[in-house]
Amino acid sequence: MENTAAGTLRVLLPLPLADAYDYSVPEGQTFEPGAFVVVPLGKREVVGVVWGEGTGGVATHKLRDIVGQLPALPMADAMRRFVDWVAAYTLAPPGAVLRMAMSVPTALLAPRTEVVYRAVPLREDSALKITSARRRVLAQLEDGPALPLAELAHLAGVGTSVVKTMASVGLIEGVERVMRRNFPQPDGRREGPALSAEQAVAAQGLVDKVLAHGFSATLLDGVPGAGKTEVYFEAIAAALAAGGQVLVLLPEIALTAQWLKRFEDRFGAPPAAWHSGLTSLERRETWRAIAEGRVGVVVGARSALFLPFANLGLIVVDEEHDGSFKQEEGVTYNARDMAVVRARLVSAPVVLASATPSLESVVNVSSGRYGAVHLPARHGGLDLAKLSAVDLRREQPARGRWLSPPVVEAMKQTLAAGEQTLLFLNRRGYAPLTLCRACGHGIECPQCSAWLVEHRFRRSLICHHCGHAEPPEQACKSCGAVDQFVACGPGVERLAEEAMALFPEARLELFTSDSLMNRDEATAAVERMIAGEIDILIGTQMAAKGHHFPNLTLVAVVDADLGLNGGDLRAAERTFQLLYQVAGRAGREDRPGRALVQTHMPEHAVMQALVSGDRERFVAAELADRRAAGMPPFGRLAALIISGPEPAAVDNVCAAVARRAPHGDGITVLGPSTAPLALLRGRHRRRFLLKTRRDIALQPLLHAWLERIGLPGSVRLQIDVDPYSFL
DNA sequence: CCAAAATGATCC
DNA sequence: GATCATTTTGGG
Repeated sequence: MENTAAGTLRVLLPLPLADAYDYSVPEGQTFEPGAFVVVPLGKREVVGVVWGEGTGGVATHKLRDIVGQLPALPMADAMRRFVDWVAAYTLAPPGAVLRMAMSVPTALLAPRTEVVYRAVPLREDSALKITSARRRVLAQLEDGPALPLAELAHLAGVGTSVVKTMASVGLIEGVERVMRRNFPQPDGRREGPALSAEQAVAAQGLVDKVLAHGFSATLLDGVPGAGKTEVYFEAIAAALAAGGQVLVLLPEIALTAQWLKRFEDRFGAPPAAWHSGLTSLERRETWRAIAEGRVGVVVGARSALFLPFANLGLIVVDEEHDGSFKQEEGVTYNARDMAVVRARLVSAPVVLASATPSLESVVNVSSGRYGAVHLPARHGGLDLAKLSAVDLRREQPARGRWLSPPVVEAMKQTLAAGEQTLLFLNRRGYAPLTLCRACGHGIECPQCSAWLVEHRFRRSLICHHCGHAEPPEQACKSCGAVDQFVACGPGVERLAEEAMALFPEARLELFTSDSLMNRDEATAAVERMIAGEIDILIGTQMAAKGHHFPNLTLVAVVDADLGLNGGDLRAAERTFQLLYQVAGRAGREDRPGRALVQTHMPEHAVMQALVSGDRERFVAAELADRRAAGMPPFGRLAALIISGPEPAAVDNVCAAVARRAPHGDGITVLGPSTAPLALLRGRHRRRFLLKTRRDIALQPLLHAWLERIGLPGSVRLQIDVDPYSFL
């Protein structure tokens, strides 16, 4: 069988189909690779992308004609290869990946137009009357630009009908013009701020990579407050000056007004921001402007990785260790890793920045795959906040309280000095668990195996996994006892209650993703904090990222052990990263800061590393553990999650999957086991874990393993290559 | 018994 | 993902 067929093209559709489909090209027409085309699919029409020559593997009578092409720039060759690469790596259908690259369907349509009016050469013999109103219109247009109807009428001080009539009799003419939002251009040649000697060296290292005009991956590693942002701004300046576009990926919650302001101060114009808060019109304009090369810098969360850059010259991934770069639903990909792939495919440098690099990146540096640039000192020569552990076994808070005596004492001193405190607790709501005192029944989510979390502020019980909410009730569902509920454990709301009781005169504020619903309110809270209008800030990890509070001198971590339970692969690494970052919030300017970390296990390696400030030793110990266990980054992992509403059907599939499990040297399959979140959104879940030696690729094993597994309709099998969550 | 609802196959 | 044909279910 021939593998191409004259007059046919493969078209990839943004649907979860196994492969691209062949379509025939109508006589006399041509479509270039990457063209956005309309094709029939069943009884509807769908927009797809020309992916290559037809395969010829489809019976002629099934072939249908391409209907037409959309007026959008074709998808770049590198972008198509990127889509294929991501699909192959994650084992997602290519069309599902394409969907992420076509996230703004309206951007592919003809851009919006408007009619503008301009002057025409005046005919001397014209018999038309020039009234004073008409004269004002002509005067307005004489040496001004063409204007839309309403604006012209307003400026000339006439009604819109005057303008319309003038156009209809030929005194002026209306022409159609494409409406384009103008994106101000950040200026790469603008003078930057004075850098410290260390910053200048680091910046030059990155600028050299940009000027080399080829692929490279570089880790920018520096303690919090060392000025990493200023350093990678120099790389951005160099890329802009060379005429390239720049993509900056940030964790969603780190994309703050403060970051945007720093950017604008440096480059004289804001970047184009890509986040969930954009309107559909903003999306459409931004998407198109990026494709046309009219946007210099885009900053966004992981989905920005699939934007259609015309001329990408640099990618920066800030806070590269952050778990939120891993997408867990739909196509499970890690935007940090895929950013490196995308950079390679367009031959551009990528910079991964972090104060607490992921072990993956650390190993990639030591193996020589990535370069590294270090920023040793805190900008201005300050040390990190003085960090100490509070042993909760000795320094017990009062019953039903969560702040230990040393923390309360430190807060007292901080308040007295007129300085600010951050109480950090990574738990939203009032209490993580509500029990009935009479029978011991805990209030559970009806759809998930998880406790409902009480949110007093919103007067409801909420499941943090599926969003299920129900009003608090007086009677226990299990035993009927009335008013016997008791809150167990602290959440930020409960902590606020305690702090308020301890310091009734202090100005206190909660900073979490639910009490502060939107970006503007969060920005306002940050401004109040900077202005010194808040004494005690109580927050979840939202408060830990992307903010600089000059008068913050005390950070108390209320429950440092929280992330260490559950014993998943990255528990220690994640806890270290989070607490290190949180502690780094204290004492940023000319004031010394201190961080108190409440823990039941001060002897734990994570706490020891935090207290001694010896990141290197912690990383070395953690790497040794991973190496011994053959775990990432020294081995490869893929998780299979099998789920369905019927446990029996799920178990049947698990049995079939287990029967066909791959085996061999360097290959381990664990499972099936009930997932820690055994029930999620009403679906019963089982997990397998495939672990291989680093030199064995997972994807072919997974393909061979799963291709013949039949799934009853209600059962789903999700593949998670390089899993981050083990729930 | 019929009809709505669930399931499964197919789309080029 | 959407659609259509086929099977299942359930109410009277």
